[in-house]
Amino acid sequence: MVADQESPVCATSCQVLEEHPDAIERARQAMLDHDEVNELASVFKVMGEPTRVRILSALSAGELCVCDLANLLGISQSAVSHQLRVLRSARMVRYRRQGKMVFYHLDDEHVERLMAETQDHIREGRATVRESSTETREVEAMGV
Amino acid sequence: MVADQESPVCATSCQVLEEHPDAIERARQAMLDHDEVNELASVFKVMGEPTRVRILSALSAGELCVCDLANLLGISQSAVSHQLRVLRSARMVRYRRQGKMVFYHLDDEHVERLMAETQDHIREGRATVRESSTETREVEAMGV
DNA sequence: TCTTCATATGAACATATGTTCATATGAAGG
DNA sequence: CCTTCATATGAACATATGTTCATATGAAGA
Repeated sequence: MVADQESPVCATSCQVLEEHPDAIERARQAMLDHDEVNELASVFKVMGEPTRVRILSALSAGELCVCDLANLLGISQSAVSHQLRVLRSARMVRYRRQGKMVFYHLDDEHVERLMAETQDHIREGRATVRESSTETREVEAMGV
Repeated sequence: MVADQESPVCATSCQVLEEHPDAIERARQAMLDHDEVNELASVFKVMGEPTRVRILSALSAGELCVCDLANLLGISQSAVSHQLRVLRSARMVRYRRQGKMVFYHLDDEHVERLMAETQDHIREGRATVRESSTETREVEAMGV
C-alpha cells in the first residue's frame, strides 16, 4: 500500500521535524500494541520451523501416535517429542493417552486454516506478475 | 480433528506393523511435500519475530522511511535496516528511493491479511471454551 | 514387583539469529 | 572533489533453538 506520494521527505525527518507527520501518525495508530505483536510473533515462530510444519500437516488428516510421527517424518522419537512439546505449549495440538501410546491431534482447525491460507498467499505471490517501476524488490533468497 | 476413534493401537505400531494403517496412509497423503513445507516455514519464520511484526504493522498504514521506522520502534537504524533486509528477501516489502532516503512499503496485501487472520485466530482461540474430556492440553507458556 | 515398551525430559552441543558497533555506500549540495 | 546525511553492511557477540544421547516416567503384562 503506497500511501501519499506527495511526501517528499520522511515525515519525522531524521534530523529535522518535518511539517507533515501524517504518515507517522497513521503508522502509529496502525501499529499493533506490545501484546498483539508478541502473540502474533509467537504463533508464527512456532509455525516457522519445517519439522513442526510437517508434524502439523501430518496431523491434519487425523490423530497419530508419537512413534507414527517419528516414522513418517523419518526423525527420532525424541526430536518428535520435543517438538510436540512446543506445539502443545502453543496450544496447537492436544493429546489422548491410550495405554502406553499417546495420540496427538490438532487442537482446532485454526492452524490448518492458517497453513492453507498461507499456501494460497504463496501461490498467489508466485502467480502475480508485477510491473517493474522505480520500485525495487529483492530477488535473492536468504537464510533467515 | 480427531479422526477414527476405532484405532486402538498406533497404526504402524512402533514395533509391530498393525493391520490398520489407515491413519498412516491418510497422514502420508495429507503431508505437504518438501518444498511446500519449506516455503510455509520460511514465511512463518520471517513473521515470527516481534521486531519484524512491528515493522510490518507500521508499514500497513503506508510507506515510511528507515529513520521513521527506527524512531517509531525505538530501535537503532542499523537494526531496522537489517530486519528490512530480511523482509526484502522474503518479498514482504519493497522500497522506493527518494534522494538520500528510502521509503519502504508492504509488497502486497498478503502479509497484512495473514497478520489480521492470525489475530482473528488468536482471538477465537481465546474466546472458545473447551469441554474438559480425557483429552489434555498444555496450559503453560514456554519460550519457543 | 520386574520387565518391556512408548513417551517425556534434561544436558550437551552445534547452529542460527538479532543486536550493536564500526564502517562502507551513495546521493545531494557546496 | 569534499562534506553531510540516510541507509546498508560486515564483524563480533550474546542468546535462542533444534537435535542427539542418555535417562526418567508410566502403563501393561508376566
